[in-house]
Amino acid sequence: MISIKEIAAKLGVSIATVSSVLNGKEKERRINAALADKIKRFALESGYHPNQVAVSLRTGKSRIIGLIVDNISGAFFASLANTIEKELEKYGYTVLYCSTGNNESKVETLIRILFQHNVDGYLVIPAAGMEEQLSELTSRKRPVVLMDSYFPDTKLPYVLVNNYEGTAAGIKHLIKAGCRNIAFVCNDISLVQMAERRRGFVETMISAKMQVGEDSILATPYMGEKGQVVRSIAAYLKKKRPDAVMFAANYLGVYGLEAIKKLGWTIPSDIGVVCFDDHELFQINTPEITAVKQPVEDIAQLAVKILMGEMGIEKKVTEQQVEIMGKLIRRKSV
DNA sequence: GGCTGAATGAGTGAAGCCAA
DNA sequence: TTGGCTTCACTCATTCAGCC
Repeated sequence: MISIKEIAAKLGVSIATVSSVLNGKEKERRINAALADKIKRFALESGYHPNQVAVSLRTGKSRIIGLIVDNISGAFFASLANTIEKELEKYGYTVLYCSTGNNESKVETLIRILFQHNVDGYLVIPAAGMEEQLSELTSRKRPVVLMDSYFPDTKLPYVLVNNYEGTAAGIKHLIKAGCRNIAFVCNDISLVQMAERRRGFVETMISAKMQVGEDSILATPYMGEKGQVVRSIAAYLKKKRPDAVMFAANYLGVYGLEAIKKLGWTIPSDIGVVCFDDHELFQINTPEITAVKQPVEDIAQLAVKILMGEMGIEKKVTEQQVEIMGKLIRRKSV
């Protein structure tokens, strides 16, 4: 790898001249066109690439965005990350991925590492206990945009699906199909998106004059082991005997299908199924599973746009706290 | 007009200085 | 001699002020 210093020495010019030419400022700095061409050609032939550590040191910019998610292996997060990467590429930025595993001490470490790497901005899927660190980042003028959830006590920008309306659409679909004893399976995560889905279920049931008791909701442990969660769902369904169930997350839907299979029940004759957040498996399952699809691409694109606005790269987006409507995909599970 | 020297940024290791 | 502390030089790319 050749440096700007070596190019300057080889061509017998100063480092400043090489830097100006390679940064497209030869006219502004009134550098001879022939010399500029010579420098560009030599840099190209010798495979010159700027040392990003040095650039970051000098400019205070790294052209890297930190993407902090809960679990990168999840379908929703993977899809989100894919779109974010493509969007950021348009602005000449790369992504540094971090997965918190919903672990508070890991959150603190990851944010510190990203800060030490001088990342220019943060796209974050919030985890419990993150508020303080994120507030510190914004106080240090580091732009942060949240996705999928938000903290009600902060003014941080966010983009997420309308969890309440999405859940309500799923429940209304079940009621319209004639289901009367509907169960709701969620997790016990203490974040706003799950609370909103839960609220969407309860209020839609009440407004439709349907019975909602404590046994209408099963909250599974968020980071619970798969086999254990499947068993708890199966036990719950067996005891409650609902005519329909809505799963509050796609991974719960996948676990739920396994639980229903264990019980030997048939969808939709024994139990109707709707899931919040679509999944590839729902389309190939027999029957196909009805789901509320999250507008993942829209969320990612808007989050990047807001972040670029905060960083002064794009025009600042006026509406910084946005909820986008999900779409009910009707299949054959109801 | 065409070009260069030097300051700058944060971190780190080496060198220098002083007291015990 | 050793430990503790400070200062300096160096990394590399960028950019302003200034020289010829």
